[in-house]
Amino acid sequence: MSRKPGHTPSDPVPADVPDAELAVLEQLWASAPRTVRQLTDALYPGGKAAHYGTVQKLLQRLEARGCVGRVEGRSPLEFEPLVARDDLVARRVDAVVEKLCAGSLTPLLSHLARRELRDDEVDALRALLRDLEGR
Amino acid sequence: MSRKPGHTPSDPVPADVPDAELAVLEQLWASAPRTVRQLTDALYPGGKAAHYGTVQKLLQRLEARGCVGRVEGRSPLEFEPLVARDDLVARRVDAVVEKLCAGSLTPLLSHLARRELRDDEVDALRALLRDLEGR
DNA sequence: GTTGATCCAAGACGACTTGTCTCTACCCTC
DNA sequence: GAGGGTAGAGACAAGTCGTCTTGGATCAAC
Repeated sequence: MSRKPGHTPSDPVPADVPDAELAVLEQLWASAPRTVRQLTDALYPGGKAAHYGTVQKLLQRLEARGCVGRVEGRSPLEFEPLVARDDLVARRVDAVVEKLCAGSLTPLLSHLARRELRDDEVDALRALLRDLEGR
Repeated sequence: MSRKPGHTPSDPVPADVPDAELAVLEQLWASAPRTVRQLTDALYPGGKAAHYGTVQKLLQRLEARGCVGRVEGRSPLEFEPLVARDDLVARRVDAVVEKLCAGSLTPLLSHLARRELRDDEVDALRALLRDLEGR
């Protein structure tokens, strides 16, 4: 059992994004591009000067993960998301399925069957099945 | 942004089980109950004495998480899983949906639509939908 | 009874992550 | 140049995770 390598640098977008970084991403999903200052004000309203550095570091790590990017030629620097929320959901779900179900979706589906589904979710499911059968 | 609390002791079964612990769980899912010795031999074939301690520690942490339990009155101690694989899948998926989709399954479903589904998975989906419509 | 092996609990350890904070240098504008 | 915002690079504590060690209990064989 070798040590967990965290995530290799070659791994472009890992499935897992920690909470504080996710909060930054949420901001960018809500509206982009944003400057570090804008993000800091939104995330730490009435915050101290140190929070600016915090957000900077979070952005730096998100950038290293390939989750956010800079808008060229802007000053002050502006950031935009490079992954969509759905991307992240997909990655996470795939990772779970891969690791726990050996790639089979069946356990996931049977779990869905046990969940309470809202009407619009049932609709989405119906549409999905129709689409699949159309292929 | 408060520090990540890891998981509170009151949290019975967290969604996330680290790799080495998962490997132990896999063993127990395959066949239970098992002794520490049996698990060690299976996980570290030809391993050193230290590995016994490793497996012990993993079991201890799994037990603290409520993922495994001891079989009463057996010596040497025997362990059995207290969570099923499907449980863990369910928890993980729910956690993702909760954190990234504000509880809505729609992004997950639309991701499934983009995935290649095997025939048996499509069947499971059909059955799921039939079941839902029957309610 | 002593020896030796196994078992079990508990802790120590290093590598790593994550959220926060600080220090410095760099522009700008006045 | 002084002051204010920006930017990049660490430093840091706390936590996680996989591993390994230690010390004591239990038990069988000699």
